[in-house]
Order: sequence, then C-alpha cells, then structure tokens
Amino acid sequence: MKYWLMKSEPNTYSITDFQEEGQTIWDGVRNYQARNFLREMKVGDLAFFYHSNTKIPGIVGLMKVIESNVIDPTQFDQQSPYFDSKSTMDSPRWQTVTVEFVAEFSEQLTLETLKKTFTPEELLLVKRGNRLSVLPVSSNIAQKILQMVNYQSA
DNA sequence: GCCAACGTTGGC
DNA sequence: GCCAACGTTGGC
Repeated sequence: MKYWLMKSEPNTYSITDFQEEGQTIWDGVRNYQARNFLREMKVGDLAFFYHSNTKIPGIVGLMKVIESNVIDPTQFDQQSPYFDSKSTMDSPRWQTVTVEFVAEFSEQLTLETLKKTFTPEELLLVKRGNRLSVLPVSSNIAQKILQMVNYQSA
C-alpha cells in the first residue's frame, strides 16, 4: 500500500465538495509525470487531499483509491477544458483513479508547517518550484503526517 | 496581481 | 534535436 498527495484548488473542488460527493473521479490531470503516478496507484492506496492556490495552502484530508486505471472521460468531451483532440478511444492518453472520501482532518496541516518539518528530500511537495499535482509520499513521512493531524486510523 | 519555475509547442 | 516563445502552476 502506497501513500500519495493530490492537489485541488478549493475554488474548483474543495474537501467539503468531496465529502458531500463521497467519491470522485480525479479528472483533469494533464501532466505526464502526474499521470504516470496516477497509473501507478492501486486500489487501497491512500492519498492526502491538498488545497492549493488558496490563502493558506495545506493538507486538509485523506482519501482512498477505490478504482485504478480509470480512463479520464474529460479527454473525449469537447465541452471540457480538459478535452484532448489527440487522444483516441483506442489508446486513451489520460488515465486516473476514482477516490473515496476517508476523512477531513480536524486541523489543516499548512504548507508552512510542512516546510518547517520536512526537507525537500523527505517530501517532494516542499521542493522549491514543485508544480506536480500528484506526487508520492513515502510511508514513514505519511505516518508522521497522520500523527501531526492526530488521525486515528481504523 | 506578481512572478519564479517549469512544461509544452513549434520553427528551424 | 535545439531552443525561444509562450502558457500554466501556485506560492506569496
């Protein structure tokens, strides 16, 4: 079982939206490195939900992969901003996962705190200039994060 | 709103 | 295949 971190702009899709929906297809990722991580994800993997491009960015919750290798439907939707004219039904370019809401943490773990706690080597997120919206989190760092937010796993 | 960092595009 | 121009991300 692996841990990941995925970014979402709360203006577009917040942890509250996610909780209300219960589960969602993580669509719209159009970066090859991020997509490759999405392809690696397996059912049962856990991912931190991160609020980006907002006043106080940070980790706000946890989700679980419930379906892997999902073809992102927005690549075929001409009305979608994520439409990709070069992708074909026979060999779709963009795969993603379906995730299920697990928890919203009682306290947000801010980027500021993450930067103070972890080195760029420990956590890719705090690397300067990092723009990946999907990234792996090593198991021991994930455990530390879960402790920091007082999350009691079932 | 600014801009650094980085990815992508397209001319050559 | 190089690289300048351009677009996007996302913190500040």
